[in-house]
Amino acid sequence: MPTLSASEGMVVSRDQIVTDSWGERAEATLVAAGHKRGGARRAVVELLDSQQCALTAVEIEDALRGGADGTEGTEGADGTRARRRVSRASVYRILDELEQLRLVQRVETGQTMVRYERVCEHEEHHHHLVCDECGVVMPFSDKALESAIETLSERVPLKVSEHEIVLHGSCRDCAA
Amino acid sequence: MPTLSASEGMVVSRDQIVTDSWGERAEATLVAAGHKRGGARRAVVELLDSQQCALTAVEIEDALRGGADGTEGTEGADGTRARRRVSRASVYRILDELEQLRLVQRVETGQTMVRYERVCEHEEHHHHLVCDECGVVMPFSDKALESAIETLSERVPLKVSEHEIVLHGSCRDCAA
DNA sequence: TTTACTGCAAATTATTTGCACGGTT
DNA sequence: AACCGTGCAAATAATTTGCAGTAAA
Repeated sequence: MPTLSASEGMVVSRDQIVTDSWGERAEATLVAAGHKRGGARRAVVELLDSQQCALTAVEIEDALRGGADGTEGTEGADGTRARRRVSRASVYRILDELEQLRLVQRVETGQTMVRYERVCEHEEHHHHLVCDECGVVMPFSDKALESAIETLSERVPLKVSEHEIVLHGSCRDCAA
Repeated sequence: MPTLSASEGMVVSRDQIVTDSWGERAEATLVAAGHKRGGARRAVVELLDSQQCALTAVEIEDALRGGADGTEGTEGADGTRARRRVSRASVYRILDELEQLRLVQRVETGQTMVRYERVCEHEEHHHHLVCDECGVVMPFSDKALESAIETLSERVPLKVSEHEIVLHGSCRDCAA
């Protein structure tokens, strides 16, 4: 378990002490579930921790190889450099483990490849806008929508554990 | 184009005359788009017209072969028996055509196989509940949710054309 | 030293495509 | 006759799995 210090990656509130880093929670949860700390998994966790929105398995593989997209700068706050090449099979295996522990969530955008993103407990979660022309995916969040979902969830014949909302359309560039 | 008679599958309102059958609209749209009336496509359209919720390509193939699931009784109101074996390739091709004409909509439920269902213009559309344990998919609709989406759609950097909402959890049987 | 982690290559699974034939207009 | 629609079999593409070697506890 992580050391409790208010100085590094921690938030101290009146009622509880929580880590504010998804990465730390992920590592801790993995260890608690009886996993060792492999390098490939650490790299994937660190990358996901640095991302704001959902990635595909291939995007993760490319980014860790040192991809030329915007996903540079995967460096832990403590200077840990976890980036390293990770085989695609491992990427899928790791994502699967993380999903089972509810540390990551699948995002289906109707784009053949499934996307994955971290699940943050103490943050308002977001949903997705998908441009069907160029394929770009953007996050958004909306209070009214969340409360509508919450109310609804009580009245439905399902013990709801998650929900996913995707808006499709044309982004500004494509609609122009 | 279909004969305009107020007696069969038609709704006459003060301002417009519309067919209330998705199947008829589908056939008309297909012809207008320059398609001929093949038997396989008619069978798929008729089956989709008889369904309340989303099916996978394989479910469609099975149902048309005379599957032992609940999807029996595919018989047109006028007695047309369109059921016949349809190859899987044709099922996919036909679904693709129908999707491009916005007659059917993909539903991604996180279950490896994509589902498809008809899009009804003059009906309130629904969304889906998915039991992650047994895989059952149920439709639901909610006014408050729809209006939240509508409001939201105006404020987002996307010209929104569709939206999809999926609630995941455990159905009553599985949660018991 | 025991058990998990990882890469590689092969296997699966859903979906798509090429081609030849049969049906519709 | 001209052309679309359909089935079959082969081709793709994403994801999964078997196995052997490597690393963490």
